[in-house]
Amino acid sequence: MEDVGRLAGVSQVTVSRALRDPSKVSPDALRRIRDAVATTGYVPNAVAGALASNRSRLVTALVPSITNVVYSSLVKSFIEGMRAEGYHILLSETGFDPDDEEALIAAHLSRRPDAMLLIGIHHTAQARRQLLGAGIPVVEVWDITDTPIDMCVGFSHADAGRSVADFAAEGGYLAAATLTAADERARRRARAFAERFEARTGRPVTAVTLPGPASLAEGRRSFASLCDDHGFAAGVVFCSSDLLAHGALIEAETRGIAVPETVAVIGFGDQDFAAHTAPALTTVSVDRTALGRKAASALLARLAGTPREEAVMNLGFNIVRRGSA
Amino acid sequence: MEDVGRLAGVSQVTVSRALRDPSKVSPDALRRIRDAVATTGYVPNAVAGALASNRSRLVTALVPSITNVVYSSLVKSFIEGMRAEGYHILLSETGFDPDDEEALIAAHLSRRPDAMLLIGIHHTAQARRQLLGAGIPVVEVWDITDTPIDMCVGFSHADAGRSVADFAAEGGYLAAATLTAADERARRRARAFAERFEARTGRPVTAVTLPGPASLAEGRRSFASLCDDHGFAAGVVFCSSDLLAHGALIEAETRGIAVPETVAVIGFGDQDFAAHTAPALTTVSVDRTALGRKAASALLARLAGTPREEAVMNLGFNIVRRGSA
DNA sequence: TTGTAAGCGTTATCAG
DNA sequence: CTGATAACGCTTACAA
Repeated sequence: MEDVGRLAGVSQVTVSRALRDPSKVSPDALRRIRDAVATTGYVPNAVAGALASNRSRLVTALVPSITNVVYSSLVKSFIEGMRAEGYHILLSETGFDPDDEEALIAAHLSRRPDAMLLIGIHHTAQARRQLLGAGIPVVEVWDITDTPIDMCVGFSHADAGRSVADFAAEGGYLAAATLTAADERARRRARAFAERFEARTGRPVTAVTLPGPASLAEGRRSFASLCDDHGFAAGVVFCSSDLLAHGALIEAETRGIAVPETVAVIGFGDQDFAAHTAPALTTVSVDRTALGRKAASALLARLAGTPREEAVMNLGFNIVRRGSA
Repeated sequence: MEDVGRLAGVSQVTVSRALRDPSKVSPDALRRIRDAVATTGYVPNAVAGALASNRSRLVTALVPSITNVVYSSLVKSFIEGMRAEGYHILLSETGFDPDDEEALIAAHLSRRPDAMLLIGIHHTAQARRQLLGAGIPVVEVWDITDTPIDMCVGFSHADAGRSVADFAAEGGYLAAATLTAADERARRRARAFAERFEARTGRPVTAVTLPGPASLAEGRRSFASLCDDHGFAAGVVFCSSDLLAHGALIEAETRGIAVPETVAVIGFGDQDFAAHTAPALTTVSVDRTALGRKAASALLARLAGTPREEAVMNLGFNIVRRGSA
């Protein structure tokens, strides 16, 4: 800045001002400064700026997995919303582990972000304490609670499980099963589904729980196990993700099981391919783009100092009936 | 740090040393400092640290799309590799546009990253200049060139297209077509495929180019267009992604076209689902995890000051023959 | 509209 | 092993 100023015939401060708010500098000086910036190839140092102003224009996001479209599409619209206002996003993967998340939160906090996005509502006590202590806006997404750290925008996984159970009960299925990946929220949906389905129909629900994350291969394998090891021959299967459900569909076809006549399959997530499987997948749709956008706008409002709007935003979900159930 | 030092009975500098390199401080002081850190809930300020040391421990990554598994899986392994050494990753989406990328590069550079990851080898002249001027290690991935900005790790898209053409020619297909999304690298593969296939068989290749990114729906649509508008009735179809290929498979089944007997389909990417479509997808496999890992280790080596290893690393690709071709 | 001066919270350098 | 002291490159009063 010193150099740029010298070249433009002004002081370093004036350069700073010209870059930050052009209206605070005379048009003539502005022009000379811009020329000087161009000829020197000056690149501002945001690190120094952040230290001096105590604003980093950096927002931190912690997601369980960046390769899972469910999260990446949400984060994508969040990033777009924040970038429109000049914020950058520091992204890390927590891998579904609260302790890893805690360590990452501490690491991210040391970068002095202006705000933070978290997936889910379950964090360690220490993490909550640090976040509260940081005094920055925090938004928790993809789940809902009455006691957010700061704000939260999402939907109720238990409600989703129950709605699917209602859908299944009304479909007249006489038996039900759940195929659930190793994910606390998925388990909450499965549990709520089972409780409601049993309450309405009086029939027990077979629960198959996977040791790891969802994948097509796991979907096939676990559906096979449901048939072979659990003796499931007919009814409705609620899968914790569309990927699992697609796997189940493929395995069912391989075994010559008619879908939805003999076995009906319900997914979760309404991913791109859900409308194109054979038969097309009945699933639970969550507007991830809206979630990300809402998270961004809520944070932006707080950062702009707008009077606090409601802290808990429930965007709900939607059951999409297609051919598989 | 001042406060922590006061509580521990040492100066601020000693606290800094204890945190940075515990071996440089007496065990006794170290213990007191750690206690003081715990009781005060002190969180180091990495911004100030970066300014003072001129090292941010931050690495910037620019990808065309974060929701596309092809890129996100590569970035995932890159992030893991860098995180193991204490680096954080600032991630932004360029959306395939070189000018947007240029603006983002400038923005990222202002954060003073210690290194940078770029997808692809085509960047604006201005972007190259800025990168060179920044004097940081840069790694370009997912493509290959003899003239990288600094280093590059990837594979040749033209080679991939030619290899698929060889595979197709040897398969004895009498006609060929390409289904290609709006992506420069995809087009390069398609072009190389067409040239080689025509050279070997003397038959022209029908090229269908999509206006936008790949999706299942686009795959169905463009395959339909290939049949209806271009009169393609039999032969091999090389798709620029597995997603497109899967769409083609679905559309073919809908139309009662036998795969691979009447129409053979080849994808690109070897995504998770490729082995589970019906028939299973013949495709080009690229080890994205290895690419990300290699990119991280190359950068890490440079950051550690290790004598420069080779700048261009070609990790190749692999045609996986399954049922669809 | 412009400039001066004082930080921001660290790390690096040098003495002790 | 520990402590003073001077940067790092900006922004924010405050003054002119």
